[in-house]
Amino acid sequence: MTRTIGELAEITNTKTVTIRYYERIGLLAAPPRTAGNYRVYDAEHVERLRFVRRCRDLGFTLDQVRDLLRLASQEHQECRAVDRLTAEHLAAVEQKIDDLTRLADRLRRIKRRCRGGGTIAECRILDALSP
Amino acid sequence: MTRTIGELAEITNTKTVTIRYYERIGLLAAPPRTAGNYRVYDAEHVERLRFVRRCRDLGFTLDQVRDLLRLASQEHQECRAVDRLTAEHLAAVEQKIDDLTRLADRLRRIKRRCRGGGTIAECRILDALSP
DNA sequence: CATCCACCCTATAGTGGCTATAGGGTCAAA
DNA sequence: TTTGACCCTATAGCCACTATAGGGTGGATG
Repeated sequence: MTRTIGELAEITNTKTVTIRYYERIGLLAAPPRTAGNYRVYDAEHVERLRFVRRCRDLGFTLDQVRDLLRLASQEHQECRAVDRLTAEHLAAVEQKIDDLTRLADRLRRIKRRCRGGGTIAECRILDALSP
Repeated sequence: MTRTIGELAEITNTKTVTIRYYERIGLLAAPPRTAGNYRVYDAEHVERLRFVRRCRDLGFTLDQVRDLLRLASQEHQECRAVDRLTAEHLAAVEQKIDDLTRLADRLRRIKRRCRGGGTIAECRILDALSP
């Protein structure tokens, strides 16, 4: 069962340009070509791209995905590195949530100052932005 | 009271390259120069850059900052636009927090699968990534 | 068999918000 | 006068794509 890039794009919910981009940066192996120079993908390509997309959905960077792909191919290594990568990423996400929560609080406090209907000259939001 | 770009950078906690960048993209007006072609900033420049930095700290994009600067200069307009911009940004931040919270949940669930000490071949994190 | 049109190809530039680097000029103190 | 900290411009790089230009392929239809 082989597929064109467009079919691969559709079943993995990826744009064709993105697939070509992944190939160019060495994240996906270059597939064979038809006589007309079209890329031809098989089941393994599909699986690999699905893996990449799933990692991306989880917010891993492409570099982290590269690491995960490499790790996934080393069957006899310990999986500690995978766990660590996941833990680090989770910690970064939690940090970001904290930062954004604090940010939202500040924005809410600033927004509460707007009494509506006033002019720019009286705007207390702008006051808050130029202390 | 005038300042060099380095002094302005220091008191606004901005890098000099960033200040020049803001000037290039038209966010800050080009200041006058000395005979030696050094930029010379006055109190108004300081205030304007402080405003920009404060907005940036609050997560506004440079385009939004541009809008806020424009609005801030129109004293007689109603401040509704400022309020709306703030509200939109707050909503975007809240959305992002939601997204990241869901993401963190997924990552935690995935991470819990690791029993430690196993090999890559048995790694249940990787299983979760290639469904 | 010709034509259409959806698909494929490459190469290059642009996005945001800086940051880094190269290669040079200025200026005050020692 | 020389050092060294600062300033200048211009260009390229970062991430993860996205957009555009300019062309080729291939299956369905007339």
